[in-house]
This record gives sequence, structure tokens and C-alpha cells, in this order.
Amino acid sequence: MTRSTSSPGRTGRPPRTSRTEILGAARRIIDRDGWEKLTIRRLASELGVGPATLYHHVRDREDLLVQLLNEHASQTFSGDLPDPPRERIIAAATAMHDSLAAWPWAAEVLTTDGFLRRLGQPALEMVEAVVSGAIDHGCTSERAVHIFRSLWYYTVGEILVRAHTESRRHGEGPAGPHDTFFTSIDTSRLPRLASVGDQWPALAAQDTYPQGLRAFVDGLLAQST
Amino acid sequence: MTRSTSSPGRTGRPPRTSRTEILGAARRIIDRDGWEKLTIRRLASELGVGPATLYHHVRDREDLLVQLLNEHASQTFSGDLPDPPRERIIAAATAMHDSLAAWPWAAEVLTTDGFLRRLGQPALEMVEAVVSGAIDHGCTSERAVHIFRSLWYYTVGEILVRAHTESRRHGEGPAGPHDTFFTSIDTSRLPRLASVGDQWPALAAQDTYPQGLRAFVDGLLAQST
DNA sequence: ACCTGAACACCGTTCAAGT
DNA sequence: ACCTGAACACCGTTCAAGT
Repeated sequence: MTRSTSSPGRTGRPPRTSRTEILGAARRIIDRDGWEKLTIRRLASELGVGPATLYHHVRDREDLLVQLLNEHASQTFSGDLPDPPRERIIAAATAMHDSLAAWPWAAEVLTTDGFLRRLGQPALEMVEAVVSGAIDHGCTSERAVHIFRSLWYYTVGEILVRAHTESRRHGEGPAGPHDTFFTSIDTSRLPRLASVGDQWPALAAQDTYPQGLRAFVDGLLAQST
Repeated sequence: MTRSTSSPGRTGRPPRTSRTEILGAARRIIDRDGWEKLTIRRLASELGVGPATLYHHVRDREDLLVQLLNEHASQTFSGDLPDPPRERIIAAATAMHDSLAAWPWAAEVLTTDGFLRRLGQPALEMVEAVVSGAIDHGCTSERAVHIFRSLWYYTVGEILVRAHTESRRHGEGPAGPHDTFFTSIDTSRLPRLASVGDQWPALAAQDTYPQGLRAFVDGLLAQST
């Protein structure tokens, strides 16, 4: 929470830990041990300082994660977006999605209160792209914000559900009796699910985000004409 | 994980804690102290037993939450759904949404791995309604599953983001200088966001789930014709 | 068969005191 | 101004032992 740039009149003990060092150490832990292991205490010992020290540089654990995500976003979002409104919206949403999908730990911070307010410039440019695309299509700015939120919910939901599903796809070898996916369902009341049956996991594993996104964008834009 | 129904040949110490008691105590804690306080240790002391005892009745904390959610679902989903495919899909998705929205703690368990596989009959009937609606509209069963998943992502995302936003809407009285919602944005690169500005929180507070849902359903159904 | 205390291996955060 | 050890107030889960 203190600035690492030394102002002229500054006095007292010089800093040994900088924001950059902290973020670097955090990424090292994530890459080496997995993001579940990124705790304040582990991060402190990675840096060779006491846990209390970190509270001079980040407000709390959540703040650390938001900073990490903003850093990631600034490295990810690059290149210009297409000009046609519909394509601009799809490209921006896809960029946000792909950026988040690459960082499963993002799920932890995505639903943070006031998350949007704490986004950095690069991420906000993607929000701008969606909102401006909707306005250029002919929406009011109020409607454009609603459209952004709808697409944001879809994107966050996909990331969050997927982040907690990736776990194991092994363990269910072709040797075992392919027992029903849904445990003991009443097939008379659930005929469609029964007929889909064991195919469900395979279907659920397919990446249908892009297709769903296009359907959603078209549906939303059709509503405001 | 043991059944509370006593089989004839059973022997040994009689149970003092039942599945029903556990679920009841859990709901009491949620109602009285808030769902954040629902921990294994607190639940045990609410019941007057040791923490280890609970592990004879639930596999782990996650299992407890899934059981709680299924119980809630069985009390919530009632009444018949409309017959026209589009309306049936919308009604089922809305029922799932409203049911989850009433239980903010559901966010904790929603993204559980293999969540769908652990749903009980009442919740599965809502899944069935969406899938059957899509099939009756003319989709293949594969496509119907994709449609369900897309709507599920949107629904989960809305719930999760909303659950972490409800916190405080007070504290920002009309007296204070209505400072910018987005902190220090580059207005030349973000003109639309700049013009929306402080209206964002008010717009974000509006419930646009039903409208977004209809747009999404229409977009998805239009894709498969 | 069911219950238990005690232990294991952790958390995030605060605070008075030190340099 | 920055750093610290120690403490506070918790977690989920396991396990050998008891009834």
C-alpha cells in the first residue's frame, strides 16, 4: 500500500520488498506449486520475510489477487479489435474469456465485490469495446451496460464451472462398466436425460463458449432494434 | 455416509446424530449467524458433538453443502412448467435462478466438480425441462445439452457475481462528492465508460436476468433451425 | 456401529515493538 | 518508513482409542 518510488524527503528504514518482487514471487509459486498454494504465509516465506511484512504492500489477500490479474491482463490484451460492432463485441468477450481461461485461479477473484471498479486500464478497454460496440449498433448507453453485464455473467460462469471441472478425466478407463452418469434417476420422469445418459460428460467437455457467445450476442442485439 | 435406517441385524452403539438433524442444525446456523459461519466445527458444536462425529454422516464439507442444496431444491421446485418449448426452457431456467438467488451460500458449491452428477431428482427435473424443451423445438440431443450448458453458465455467473456484490449499498451517501466510479480512467481511450461514469453502479444494480435470459434462449434456438 | 479428544497441518490478519 | 515475531482466532480432516 506504500509506493516504492522514493520521494526526496523520505526517511527511515529502506524498503526490502517491492510490489514487483511480490508479484514475481506470487507467479513463481503459482507456476511451481499450483495456485491453491498461493497463501500470504507461503508468499512471505518465498520472499524470505515475515507474513506481516506483506501487509505494507498489499491491502489483503484479495488485493494481491486483483493486482496479479491486472498484471496478467496488461500482458494479454493486445492488438486492435475489429470495427464492425457485432464482431468487436465478440472479439472483446473472447479476449476476456481466453485470458481468464488461461488462469484458473482467476476464479477466486472474479466474483469479488466491486471487481470492475478495481480493473486496470487494459481490462477496462475490453469493457469499453463491448459497450461501444453495443452503442454503435444503436443501443442506448443504459442498454449497452446491460448487454455487457449479460455477456460478463456468461463468461464468468463458463470460467468458474470449467475451472472446477478440469480436475480428472482419467480414472474412468474403458475397462470399467460404463455405469450411468446420473445416479439412479427416475427414467420415466427424466426421459431425455436418460437417453443422453453417459454421453453427458463427453458433451460437457466440448468447448462451446464461442458458439454460445455468438448466439447470446445476436439475441441481445436483436432485442434492441 | 452411513444410513440412518436401522437394519435388523445391526449392532453396536446406537446413533445419536442423524442426517436430518445435521441438515436442520446447518440451516439454523445459516439463518442465525449467516452462511459464512457454517463450518464443520461450528456445526458440530451446534449439535453438541465432536467435529469428528460429522464425518460419519457426510463425506466432507462439500458433501454437506450439496445435500443442503438438494434439500432446498426439493422444497423449491414445484408446479408444472408450461408446454411450449421456449416458455418451458425459460420457466425452468428462471426456477433454477430464483432458487439459487435465494441462497447466496449456494455460490460456494455451484462450481463443485461433478456438481450435476450429484443433483437430486427435483433439480434434475429442471435440467430435463431445458433439454426436452430444446429437443421439442427441433434440436438434436447433443445440441440440447449444449444449450442447457450455455444457459447454466449464464445463470451461475449471474448468481455468483451478484452474491458477492450485495454487500453494502450504504456508506456512499448523497452528501459525499460523487467521485468517479472507475478510478482514474483514461477518458480518451475509454470514452463510452467515461460518459456512463457514475451511473454504472445504478445500472449494475438492476435485475436484468429475465431479459438477458430471453435474449439468450432466442439466440440459441435461432441457431438450430 | 457409532462417537470421541487430541493432534496435524495449516489459514488470514493484527499489533506492539524494533531498526 | 519499513520490518518483525508472536499471538489471535480460527479452519478441515485424520486416527487411535473408547463404548
